[in-house]
Amino acid sequence: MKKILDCIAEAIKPAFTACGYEESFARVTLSNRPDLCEYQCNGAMAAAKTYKKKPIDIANDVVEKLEGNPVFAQVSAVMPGFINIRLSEDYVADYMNTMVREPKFGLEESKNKGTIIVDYGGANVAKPLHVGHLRSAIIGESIKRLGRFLGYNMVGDVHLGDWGLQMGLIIEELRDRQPELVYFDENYSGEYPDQPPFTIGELEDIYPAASAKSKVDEAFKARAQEATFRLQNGCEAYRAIWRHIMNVSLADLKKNYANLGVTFDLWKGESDAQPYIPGLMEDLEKRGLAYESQGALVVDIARDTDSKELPPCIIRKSDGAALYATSDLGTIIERERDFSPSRYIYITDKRQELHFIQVFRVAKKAGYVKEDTPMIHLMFGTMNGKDGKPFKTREGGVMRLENLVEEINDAVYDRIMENRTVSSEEARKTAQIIGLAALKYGDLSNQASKDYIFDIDRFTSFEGNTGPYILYTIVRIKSILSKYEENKDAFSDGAGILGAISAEEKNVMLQLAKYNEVMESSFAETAPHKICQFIYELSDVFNKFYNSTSILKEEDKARQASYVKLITLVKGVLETCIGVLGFEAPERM
RNA sequence: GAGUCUGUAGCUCAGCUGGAUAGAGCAACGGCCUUCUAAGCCGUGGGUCGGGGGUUCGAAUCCCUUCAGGCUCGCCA
Repeated sequence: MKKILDCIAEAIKPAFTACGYEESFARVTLSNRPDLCEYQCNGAMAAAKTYKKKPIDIANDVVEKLEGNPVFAQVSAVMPGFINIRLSEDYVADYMNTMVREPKFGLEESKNKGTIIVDYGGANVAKPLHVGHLRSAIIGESIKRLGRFLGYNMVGDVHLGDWGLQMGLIIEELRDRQPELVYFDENYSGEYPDQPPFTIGELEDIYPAASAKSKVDEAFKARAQEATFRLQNGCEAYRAIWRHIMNVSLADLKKNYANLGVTFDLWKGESDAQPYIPGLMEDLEKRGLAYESQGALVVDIARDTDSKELPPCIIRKSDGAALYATSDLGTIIERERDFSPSRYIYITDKRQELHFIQVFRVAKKAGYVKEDTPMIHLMFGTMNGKDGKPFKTREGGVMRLENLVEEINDAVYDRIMENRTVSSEEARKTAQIIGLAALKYGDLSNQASKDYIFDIDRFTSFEGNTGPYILYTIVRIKSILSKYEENKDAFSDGAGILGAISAEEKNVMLQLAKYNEVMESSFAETAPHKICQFIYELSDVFNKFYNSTSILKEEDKARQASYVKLITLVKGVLETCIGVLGFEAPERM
């Protein structure tokens, strides 16, 4: 269905043209003075220049033509030339009833449903997830869900870091710990074992130990680099270890992501790009796009329009090895082959901005990706602690994701137990649901590209603009609805949503009417925080309505049925939105 | 040094494709639960939108300049 702003614009266009003004001036926006009106049109002021007339005269002309129009309750011209608009109660109620009837509450699916690759997560194999991975996972998941809801074929790829030096480090640390393993026997020629020589717990211990060792032990570091090189060049024994690392680590990663409600369609990694790399280098070199510079193979990406000369993209190091950009380009070639996406969205830390500028430009310059295919780098800022510095544990170490989640869940659990008398088992379950909402909403409600302060105390306090506030609103509605259902025999069904009879009720409707616009622009701008803002405002107007109007005590049964339909719509929209954001509401809290 | 992002209430953040009196939440203070979940609602106080210029009918928003901070700047990912 049409957006409410467009509907209003349609309604006033004839008035503009009837007076001889371009209909493009009939643009309507939300009012920024809710005390004066609901919507406004500033077209008269814009048109003043074109027609060399006073804005207020134009506004008066238009307003005159709109008198008696059933869409409006009030239209007035105000100095210097604002056209202030209030919608009629019936018109708004009609809009609500249409929302109720239409699938997805009237959200129109995108017409060109292409495939969109969302590259997020970015976990490294064999390294535990830490808070640094949180933002990519949470933001990416919401973008993927939102796009899918809008009708795109969204393909989420975790794009694992599974091919770098950390593999060599693990192999060498494993050799030091268990030199007797067959993988390290140069003369061994049989099959390698199916069972991994380590558990996930051991693996998580091996990597940090190896990493620390490599910083103080030059010989060890050299061995790790050698092992990495041999792995990448097909050493069977090391490939066998690599597969074990992958299997053990992947199972753990999947579990951890699942706990966050994050799922991927593809579990590809840098290793999957390797087969494309030799051909990629050859192609770029043969076509003269890449050339040797200081021993490395590079592609120029600078453009005249740049405000600063950008360094070329390095495709091959002087020692012959491929690197990050190469592997991302290889991945692009594979994605083009498998999906020919209509759009790419990468979600990473903003420190990688230059890297993606380089990769995108090479991909376009070489024609691997069509010139008009959008390649978006949605970059996010650093998650800082209360001191404004990158988030750490109280002890100053890196906070593991699962510990963070646990900490939040515990805080929520305490909160539930102090307030309500539910079984501790139910409280545990509910705490998980609420905790996840607190965590995700806390992140998503901020503009992604900015750094943000991650304050556990604030997130677990659950007042004001927080995930739990949204959930609480939904739970309140559920509670009313279930009580209404219990006594349904006594109530009439009514016709539909009636025109509002209070300001609180109308405000709920007007807020609901923004829904399709918000969803669309949120995706177009890859800005989930707009959805957060929308549902916060919706919850806010609902709670005001809730406080002003007793629904179950309403004696006019048609009116009551209308209320019930309205709050059912509120619940539906809220649940849809939080579903897109990646969390859900409990039955009680 | 160059590029880039950020600077809005004590704190955390919206608003930025120009519109009327700059909004929330937290914190502070004062009200509202025998009545649909008080994780809520109502009210009070709190801001020269970092500073300075400019563009115009009109600027937190656009341009210039300046200050402060973050990040990046060819062989890490």
